[in-house]
Amino acid sequence: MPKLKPATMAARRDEILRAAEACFARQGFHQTTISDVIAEAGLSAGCIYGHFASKDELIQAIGERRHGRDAALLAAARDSADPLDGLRAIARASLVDMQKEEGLRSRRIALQLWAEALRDEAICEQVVDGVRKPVAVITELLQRGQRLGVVDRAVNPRSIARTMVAMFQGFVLQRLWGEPFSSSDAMTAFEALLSGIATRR
Amino acid sequence: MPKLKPATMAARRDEILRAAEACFARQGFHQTTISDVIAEAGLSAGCIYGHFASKDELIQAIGERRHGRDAALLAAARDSADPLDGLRAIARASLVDMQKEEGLRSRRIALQLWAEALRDEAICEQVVDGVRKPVAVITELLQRGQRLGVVDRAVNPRSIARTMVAMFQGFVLQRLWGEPFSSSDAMTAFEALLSGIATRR
Amino acid sequence: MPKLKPATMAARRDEILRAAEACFARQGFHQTTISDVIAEAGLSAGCIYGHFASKDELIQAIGERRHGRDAALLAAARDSADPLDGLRAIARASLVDMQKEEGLRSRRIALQLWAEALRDEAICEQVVDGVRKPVAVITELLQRGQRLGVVDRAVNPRSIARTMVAMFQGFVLQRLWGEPFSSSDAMTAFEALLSGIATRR
Amino acid sequence: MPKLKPATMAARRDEILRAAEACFARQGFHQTTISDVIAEAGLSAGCIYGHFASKDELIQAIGERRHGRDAALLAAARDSADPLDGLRAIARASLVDMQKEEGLRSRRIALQLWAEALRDEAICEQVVDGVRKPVAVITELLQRGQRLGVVDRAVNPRSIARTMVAMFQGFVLQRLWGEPFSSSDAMTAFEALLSGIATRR
DNA sequence: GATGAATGAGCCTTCATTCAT
DNA sequence: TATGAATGAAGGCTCATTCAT
Repeated sequence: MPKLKPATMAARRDEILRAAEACFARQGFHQTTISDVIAEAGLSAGCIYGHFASKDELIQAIGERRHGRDAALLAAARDSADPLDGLRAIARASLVDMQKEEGLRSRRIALQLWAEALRDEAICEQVVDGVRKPVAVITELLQRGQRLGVVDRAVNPRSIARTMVAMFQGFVLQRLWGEPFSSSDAMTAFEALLSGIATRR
Repeated sequence: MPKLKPATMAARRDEILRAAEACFARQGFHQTTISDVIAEAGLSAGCIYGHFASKDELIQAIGERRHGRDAALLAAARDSADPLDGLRAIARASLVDMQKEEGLRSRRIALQLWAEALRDEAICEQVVDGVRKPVAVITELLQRGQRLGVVDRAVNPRSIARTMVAMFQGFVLQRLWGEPFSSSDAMTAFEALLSGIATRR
Repeated sequence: MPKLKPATMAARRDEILRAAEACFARQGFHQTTISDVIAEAGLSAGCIYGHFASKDELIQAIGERRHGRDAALLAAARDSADPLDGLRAIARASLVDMQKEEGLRSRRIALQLWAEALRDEAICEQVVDGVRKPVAVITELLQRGQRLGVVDRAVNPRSIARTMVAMFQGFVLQRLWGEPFSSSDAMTAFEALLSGIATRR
Repeated sequence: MPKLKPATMAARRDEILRAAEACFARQGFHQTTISDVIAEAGLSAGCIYGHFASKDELIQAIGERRHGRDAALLAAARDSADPLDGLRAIARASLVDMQKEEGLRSRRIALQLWAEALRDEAICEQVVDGVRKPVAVITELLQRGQRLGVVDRAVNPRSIARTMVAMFQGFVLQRLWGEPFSSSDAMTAFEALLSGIATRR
């Protein structure tokens, strides 16, 4: 891979990735041909192979890209002093994002990656990382909640955190399949879980 | 496709499906070639195409097969008088199934189908059906719970049901990606949700 | 090939040939699969291969069948004392036959064989034979015409005969391609050729 | 099919068509595999499919190619003031062409197309067009002949034109099947038809 | 003889990738 | 670097033919 003018190169790479993302979201990894990406990007085969060694590397790069997006959602938690409000903020941010066209497109790709993870070590790594990070943040919040006495000390923060992530993964699935999906219903259900782990008076 | 006698046909079909399932679980739909299935089944191309018109039809059939398996898990609910116990039974049955080799294999295929649903109408139908059925059963149980006064009348049974299903879908994902997964932790988290919707005293 | 009960066998053969003929006329040799013939005949693969060693042999047999049909048209000439009337009778018989559904079907197959003749020695033999026979009969008639003084002695009977046959082959082609075709126009043109070879007064 | 630059494209297309033509003339459309064409052209599968979408499209293109060749023969008529000489010129040009290796090869393909026309609408169109054009030219010549008083006013120019074309189609068939064929005999027979439609004195 | 499920060579076509310009 | 024509391995599928029942 070339090393001239990193600035331009990065821009080109991004151009290609954006095109690939559009194709992948539309037709999936396997249905998308390099030709599709070429057409979408308005570039040439040679050019793309100058920036990515193979289709797989392109998919990989798309995966990394997605990563950042999800990580950003977690930022919502940082601002709240109350850990439970932090959790609510994360949940709300996710639900909002899921309703935006851009967010949906991103998650269509995520679902591809989830399936791909089963047979690509590197992608699995990525995907798992995409779970661990929110789990870590949520776990942290729950622990703070326990310290503050608003979360039941009996619960295992990590497994609740993973459960919350699981819940939202399931929401994503149902949303992507076109099931009617209500953010407020989802939020209410989330609150139920929160109240389930709250300290009993 | 020549019309085959029902006698041998069903057995042969099953044989082929079993082989396909093994391949699909191992390598995914797209990485699996018909040749792979042929080798696995110990049959010939012509024979397979005598039973399934195309690779897509094979995938479709695999999807239907999976369907049955999930439906069976719901049977767990039928025996319990207490609706909450019914829910617990379903959860437990799912978690147990997820730990069996056979159950895992089946879910590896499920994940393929979840992704495939994004661009195959028919598969999406199947997958959505695979959500609706458990949602219906769970909704029913929650409603009975409300009538019996053990479930908070304020909750929306259907959205809680969908949340529960979502939770388990997320568990499946995490399990498939090789995250250390504890059934009892999952069950505890489930109980937390249950207590979150229980009638407050 | 078996040799039991020649009577039944011949009937079976005929049944198969009739089915094959129908398929071939409808879709051509190459587009017709053995399965098509099987379906049309209401028999089984094994049965057909009990009577014909291969698809090529079936085509061959169809060719022979067609042969007889054309030969019958020549019979028209036998009854007329006047050789020119004999020619007219042959021409008329051919034109009439070409308007019948059955005759057209037969010629659709003929055209297949004409093309096939280019690369199958045996079929070429058949096809050439299908030209030689009418040419022989017509030549004979023309020679009688010359002897009787109604046909110009300067003409070469054989080459005129071949020309007449060529003319009708061309008519067949045009008819098969769906060009509007008038028997009487064709007959008039034929008369023109006849008058062109008549003895000049 | 990627869009290729017109520069190389035309040449490459021609190269492929020439190779295909050689194969088709030798073995017919159906016996010729794309591999054969690839080998003959010294190219690759991908390259061929970059220029022709399918084998059928290749056949189609070959048909169009043949078209031009026949049309060129009609040019022979343009130079002669005498319409009958024009007809003779067309006849002679056809007969000469039929004796050349190149002409024969072209007609072997024509015969394939004639048969193919029975079940391919587009090819039938082409083939019929290949009849109509010479028929139109000849009809015109005959009409001029009638106006000049050298052709009998009683004859129908169009049906005579079609008969002439039919005659030559038949000649082509017989020639292709390897029947000894004499151009001068054919020409003499043609003259007989001409004299048959000449004005009687 | 008849049946029809099974065979498997081989066909058409696609598409990730390369490389001369 | 970018281009885009060319490559060719490999995939899905067909269909003439066989053979155990």
